[in-house]
Amino acid sequence: MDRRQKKTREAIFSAFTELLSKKHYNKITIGEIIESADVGRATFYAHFETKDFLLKELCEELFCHIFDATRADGQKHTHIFECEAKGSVFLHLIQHLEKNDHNILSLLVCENNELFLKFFKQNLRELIKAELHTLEKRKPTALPDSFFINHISATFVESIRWWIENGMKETPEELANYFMMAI
Amino acid sequence: MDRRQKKTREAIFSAFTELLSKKHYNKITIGEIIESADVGRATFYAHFETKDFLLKELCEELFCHIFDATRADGQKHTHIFECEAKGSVFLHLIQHLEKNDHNILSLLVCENNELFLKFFKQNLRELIKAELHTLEKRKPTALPDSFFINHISATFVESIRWWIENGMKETPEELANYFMMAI
DNA sequence: TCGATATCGAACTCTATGTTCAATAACAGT
DNA sequence: ACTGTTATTGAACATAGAGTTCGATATCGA
Repeated sequence: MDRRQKKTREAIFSAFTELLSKKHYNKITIGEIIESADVGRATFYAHFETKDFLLKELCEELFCHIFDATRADGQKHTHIFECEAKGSVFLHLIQHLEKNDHNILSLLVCENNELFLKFFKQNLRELIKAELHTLEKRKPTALPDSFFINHISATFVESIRWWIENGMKETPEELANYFMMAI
Repeated sequence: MDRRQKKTREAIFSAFTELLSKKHYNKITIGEIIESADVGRATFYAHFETKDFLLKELCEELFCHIFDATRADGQKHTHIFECEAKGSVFLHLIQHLEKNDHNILSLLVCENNELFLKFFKQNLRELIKAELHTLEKRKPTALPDSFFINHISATFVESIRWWIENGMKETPEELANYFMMAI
């Protein structure tokens, strides 16, 4: 990709992320984004059709990245859903978040978190669905699969939300434990 | 309150609810609202400062109503958090939702549901906090109270969301059972 | 060095927001 | 039924932001 393109794209993402951590999505104008990113108006529209598309691409970039990373070294997780095992997927995800790659945490905790939590949950459901068999023993047999999958992913996301909102005082290991106690 | 005021207020709420069930909040214009409600532009602004305020007042009206109703006959719930007991608060809430007072269901399931789920969860947390002692035996002792409260309310909201999204095939009693199995 | 392409900036159209005001209609109390 | 009060109306208005266009300029990869 053209060096210029990459630069402006990065500048826009960066400016947008910064703005999102400060004010609500609806209140952010294209004018602010391009001023903060220091690019021309026409340039912005050459990259993104609308503000909504910008958000969508940002989310995809952030979450695909973190989930791909998790899936990539799936081999390490011999019993991926066992919290006791060092290599729990959930612990892995929490550790990823703690590192705060790409400033993702400030996005998860800001006013707009609904948007990101939605993407987060969606990715989680797919991950859990693929590995459902390893969680079977935790599932009451009368419970429908789809209910259970939804429940697990929602519980995980809520655990993260709670963690961030309360100042992230717990270690990733402690939080992973809380999560496993809850489900 | 002046009969005229009440009428326009109702007309605006009704038009707004109708629009919300069809398209996303961000895409709804004041022009559409006043046309659909058949009131003058100046009249709208005499009632609501902005679209955001309109939304806020609608949410308050809807949720305060349903939660007040639940709290009002609190006496009936002798062991309010026991699902087995006929008078479980959760079952009561689900039944309320099934009746679909004020079209609240279409709002919970539409694209904008984040907004309503947020209000919903907030009200639930307060309710659960007040009755935490009745749930103690379900709580692993190592789990902080705030984590547990958040977990229960989030699980309930997610149960509702799942229920609606899957066509509400289950009876309120079955759903309440699923919920109690999950927590 | 060269042809292609990305950026710039300024001007422009359009749509929606929110305000103002004078005329009119509906109200509540006597 | 009368009267003073208050809500509604509609049209005009100012403002702001979205998205487009285009010629000039700068940067790219080869």
